[in-house]
Amino acid sequence: MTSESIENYLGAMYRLQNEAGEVKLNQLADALNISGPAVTDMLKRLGQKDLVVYSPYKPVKFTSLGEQKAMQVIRRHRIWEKFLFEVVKFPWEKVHEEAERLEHSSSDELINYMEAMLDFPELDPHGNPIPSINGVLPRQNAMIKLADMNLLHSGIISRVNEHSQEFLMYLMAEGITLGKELRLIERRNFDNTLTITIDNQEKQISSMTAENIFMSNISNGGRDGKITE
Amino acid sequence: MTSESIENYLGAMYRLQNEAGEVKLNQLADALNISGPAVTDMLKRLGQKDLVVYSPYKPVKFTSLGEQKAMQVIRRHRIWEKFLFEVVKFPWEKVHEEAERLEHSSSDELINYMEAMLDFPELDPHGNPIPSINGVLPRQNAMIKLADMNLLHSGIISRVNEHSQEFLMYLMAEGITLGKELRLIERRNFDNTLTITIDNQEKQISSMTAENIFMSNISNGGRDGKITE
DNA sequence: TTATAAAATTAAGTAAGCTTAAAATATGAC
DNA sequence: GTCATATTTTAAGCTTACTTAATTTTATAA
Repeated sequence: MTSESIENYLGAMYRLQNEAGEVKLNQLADALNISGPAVTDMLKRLGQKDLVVYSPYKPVKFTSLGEQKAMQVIRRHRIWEKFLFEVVKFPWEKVHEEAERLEHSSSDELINYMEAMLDFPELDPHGNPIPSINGVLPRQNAMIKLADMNLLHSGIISRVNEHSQEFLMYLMAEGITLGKELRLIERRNFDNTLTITIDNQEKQISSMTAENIFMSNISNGGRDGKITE
Repeated sequence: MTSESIENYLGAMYRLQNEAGEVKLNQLADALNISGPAVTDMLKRLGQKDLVVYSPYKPVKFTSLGEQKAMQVIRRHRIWEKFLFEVVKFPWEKVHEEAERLEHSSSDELINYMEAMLDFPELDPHGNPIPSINGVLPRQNAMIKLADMNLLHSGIISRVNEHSQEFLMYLMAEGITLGKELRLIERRNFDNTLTITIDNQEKQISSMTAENIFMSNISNGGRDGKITE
């Protein structure tokens, strides 16, 4: 019914929808690493299967059936990630790529088994919420990009965008890991490089990096902070 | 390089080779549930990739490269089976089908991780040997089919052919499980139905069933047996 | 508002992996 | 050795999912 390829389209669409609010074909092509015409082609087919609403030259949207299916793909992906990380002890930076393949070839029964074994986790190892078997996302704390945080505010690192192994390894090496507190000290104007403190250390963070880190529990008073507004 | 479909051909070829000593195209078609011409087609392509030696109207053979690749497929399959059974506690009769899919979509690194986690097992949950990372099979006890066992001999149930869930569930329900001792009492002549004792109980076993159960440690003296030759 | 750039589509073609129907080759019983 | 049957191959055709090149549509900015 839904091939591996279709599942990849649905998953990528879901992520783009969440990040950008809409899904342009070009972005899909980029995300999936295929040509534009291939995307047009497939979206027409997905339209016929009632998974998306496709009209030429417009951003594409899920039907409710499509969104449901996408949720299941995301669910399988994130449960695999969590399982690989917690049970297999597979390296944090590698679970995403591995799950990318496994998500297509496991039965629902296995997914549900692993979910139960993990005691119905709400978050994957990157801080992404795991949809329930009914496609419902757990309630989440409000989050903002580190890039958008106000000066001298602090918060808890709560999610990082799924990304290259290089990026994730860099974060680990710098001690920028989920659950830690981080305070924004300074923002350089010309290139948006940030100065932060984490573990009582000052660090420089590129704007690209800051675009992919998400913070919750923001406050303007830190342990050693002063109120600024 | 080797698609999921190719891996399925290699895996099926390996199993047939082991059971029948040679691989006829028809049997392959049956095992893979596809048409004859599709098999001819694929085997020609596998020939071009130097994975098999194909000549028209003859049984097909592995090249050494092909056998190597087949071993890796079998290895991945059996490590997944063992992992699902031991770690996930997935039902015994279901691990084969699940592994059938997962074997195609896991990295070597993950397979090796799981293997280490399982402490380098030699056998999968059905008693099949697991090839090492170098493609070497562990040394095994000599085995014969239950169907071929001599009257009044007994032995240890050591392997069952991978088969339908129905078959495996039947075995479990009857208490015919790996590691148990079993003694052959009687063989009905006209249909080869066997009478056996297991756990001190007498049971009737169809010849088809007996063809798919393998025994080791055969002896002609049982706990309550009398010598017959 | 019009030129230009960006985004999307159409057109033509490819490879993998299937199918069924018909033809060719092997096998095995007599 | 020959004939019937089983096995395998050829032939023709299909679907999925991609490609590049050329064209069309939409968006942007002077």
